[in-house]
Amino acid sequence: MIEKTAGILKALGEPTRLKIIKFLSVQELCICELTAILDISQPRVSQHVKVLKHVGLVKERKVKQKSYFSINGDTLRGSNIESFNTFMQYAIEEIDDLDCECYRFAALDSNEDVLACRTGCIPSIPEMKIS
Amino acid sequence: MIEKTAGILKALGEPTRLKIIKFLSVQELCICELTAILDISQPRVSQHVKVLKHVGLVKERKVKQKSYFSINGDTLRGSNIESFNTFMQYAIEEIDDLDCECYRFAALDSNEDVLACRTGCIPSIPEMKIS
DNA sequence: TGCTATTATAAACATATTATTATATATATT
DNA sequence: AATATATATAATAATATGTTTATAATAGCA
Repeated sequence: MIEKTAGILKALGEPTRLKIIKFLSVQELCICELTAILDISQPRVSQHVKVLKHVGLVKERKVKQKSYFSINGDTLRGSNIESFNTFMQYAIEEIDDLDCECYRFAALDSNEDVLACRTGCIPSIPEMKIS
Repeated sequence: MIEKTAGILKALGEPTRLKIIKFLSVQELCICELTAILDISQPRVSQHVKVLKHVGLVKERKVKQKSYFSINGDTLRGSNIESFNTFMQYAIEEIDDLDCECYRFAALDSNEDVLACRTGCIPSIPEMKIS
């Protein structure tokens, strides 16, 4: 869940890819048209589209030699980032990837380092002081 | 606008930072506590928090030597990414950063390369064929 | 003043990302 | 079959990112 969400956000976190997403949200476009709109090299367009497709933000329709790309509404709907919204809406306990973290979060008050940090008395690793 | 939006999404597009955002959404935490929860090195926590703070996703409250961090609701509200939503809600013509791209988008039908691509007849750079 | 605690920064390294250039692949068309 | 078109991939170089280790800075406290 976390890896997937981070992957989608990372894919969106690049100016050229944001532009591609934006224009594909207006209409389906082929690589050639995106290249003309963005005025950058064709391989550069292909590579960025590939990243967007890889995380499921964009889908492809092939006609003859041409590839038409459009927004995948299942991933990106109503201008919200579904995956991120879902992630934020879940309680931390409901997110499997956070099992360990949740346990430590619940146990913060009995964590040595944290207690030392809060009260300013107990050193983190007492053994270190002896040597 | 595009750079800012991409910056926020990029900051969120990293697993450790997503975890930090998630726990800060539950309650305010200091570096020491985040370090204990995530069970990673303190510099690593500080550096990731710095990235989140830099794009305005997180804010800092200093008490004595300690720094408490929390979610900045102005940037991240109701589990939506404001900046991205805004970006997607604007029409392409309303986004200054897309002025050039919009112009070329509107002129797609008179773009040589695109016409060639669509009809499959006119070469991109005729001069190249002469030599 | 000297010591401790908390966080930040710097240096070094490994890895990842991006853009460019060149080439390959796939699919018509002649 | 040979050629042209549309896109994908590979190789390379430049830059950026993430992690670790060590150290600095800042702010109390003895």
